[in-house]
Amino acid sequence: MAEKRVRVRFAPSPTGPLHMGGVRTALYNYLFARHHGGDFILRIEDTDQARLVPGAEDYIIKSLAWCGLTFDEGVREGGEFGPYRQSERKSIYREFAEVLIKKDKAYYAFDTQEELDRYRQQAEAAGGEPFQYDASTRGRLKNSLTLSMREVNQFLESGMPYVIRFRVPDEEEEVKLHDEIRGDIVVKTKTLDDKVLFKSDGMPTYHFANVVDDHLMWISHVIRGEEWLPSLPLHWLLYSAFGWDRPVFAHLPLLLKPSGKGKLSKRDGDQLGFPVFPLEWKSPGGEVYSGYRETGYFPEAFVNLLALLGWNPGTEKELFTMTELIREFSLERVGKSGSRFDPGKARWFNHQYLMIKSTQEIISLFLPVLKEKGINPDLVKLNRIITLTRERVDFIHELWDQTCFFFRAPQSYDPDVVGKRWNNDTPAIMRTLMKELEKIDGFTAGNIELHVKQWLQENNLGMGVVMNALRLCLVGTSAGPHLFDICELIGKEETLRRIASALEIIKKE
RNA sequence: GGCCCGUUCGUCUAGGGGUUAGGACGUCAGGUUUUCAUCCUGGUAACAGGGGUUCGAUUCCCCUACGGGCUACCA
Repeated sequence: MAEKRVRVRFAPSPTGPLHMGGVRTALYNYLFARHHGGDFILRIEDTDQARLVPGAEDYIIKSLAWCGLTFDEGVREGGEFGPYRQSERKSIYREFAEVLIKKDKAYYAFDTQEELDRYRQQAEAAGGEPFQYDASTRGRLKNSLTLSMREVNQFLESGMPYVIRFRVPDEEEEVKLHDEIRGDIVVKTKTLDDKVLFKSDGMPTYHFANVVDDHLMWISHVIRGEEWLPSLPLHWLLYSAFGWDRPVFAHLPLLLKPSGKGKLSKRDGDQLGFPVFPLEWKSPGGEVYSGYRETGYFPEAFVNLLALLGWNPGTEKELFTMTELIREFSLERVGKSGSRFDPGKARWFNHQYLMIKSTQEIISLFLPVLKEKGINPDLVKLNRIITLTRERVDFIHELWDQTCFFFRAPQSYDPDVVGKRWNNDTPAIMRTLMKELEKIDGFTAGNIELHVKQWLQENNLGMGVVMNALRLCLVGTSAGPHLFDICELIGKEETLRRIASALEIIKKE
């Protein structure tokens, strides 16, 4: 038997920015599709008109593009199964809802929101079972199962608001579900309620639109977050009610907060000091949430770390290009339990990607930062500077702290270092050192080192004592690359000038 | 509360009836270095608990605990 073509979809709701959990879901769908040579589809689930957020759809598309995820069909790409925005498919859902009513698998319900709220309150006050619209209660509520056909028609024609509810099979039976990741699951229909399929505003609910579209779009595998597992029985029953073949379902474990409880949420990032969004997001209300892109993450690093949060290749390999991920990815190796996101490891991933970039590439990314600081560097020197400093940072923007002293004299001297490395006799040593440096022709790191070391030896001076003080003069602190390289790069004149001004300033402090 | 899912080092995880339970991040120590970082070496640290099944259970089953999700005319 020929296997069905693999077609998967990412189906976000444009009610806000996509967070990294959503990106991971999209990524797994993408990897799965590409691995199997199938199709990857973007469907926008905008059935909740009240919660639409302007710009969210655009944000979602841009975020996924930044990650390198490309769609075969979708709101931008088009495709033969469109439209791909659910709000543009209203009439389709209407039609299918009626099919279900005709089959007696769904019914009209006229209970108002207020009435339902009251039932819930009453049930709660009574302290027993909570109210549920289901086989046990629908017989005494206002719907087309209890009303006469004449009354129903009258209500419908008079424009009375109504919803269409799914009729969960009355018989107490067990629904046997299957999930690729979790295996078999059994749920009693008794515990299910008659979910609204069609809302009084004429829009379908998520459950209904989702099932209808997945069927109509020939979706072969539904890969989504675990938060949907509880509604799998409903979806399963819906396929049965229509008499449709079901796709394969796979529910991904959730992404958890780095500390504390619960799943990762929008607020966590800026509270805990890391982004939860791929790109920076400015809410219509004016709040700004930081993004991985703006924080300095490379998209490859972001994708890599996300891929490994819930999936692993079964080997010790941790660094993957997208191509490698596509080749290796499989649902079988997706774990069952939620993963806590570790910002520290995220930095490590970025560092790894920074390490494998060419110096040229790093330079071109760093140049705008320098430009912003008003620095227009000599490119030959910059190449050496970056070579000396590239392995010391996790992000491009951190390069500034590591390199600023190549471009300008220190603006202050770290008091701790002054206390530790600047003694009473240091000024005299520095003055002599200046004279020595002055003598050097061909001010290259090699020459300087040779000369200075010889001088140190002849005068019985400790390497550490002199070098640390010199470093303080040139850099302002105790960290940094090899000192003689710094000397060469800033030049003899500047080296001497910095020592002189340090002698001036530190003395006064 | 109800329903469902889950539980291996602090974190991400491998493994799976008999293993010194492996790796990575972090952390600690040592080495290299003029400093810091990198790098190298080494250490630290885990099968939630209780019952079964079994010659043997971290691995299979059950219960408990804990964690999580869902419980809307939101997705």
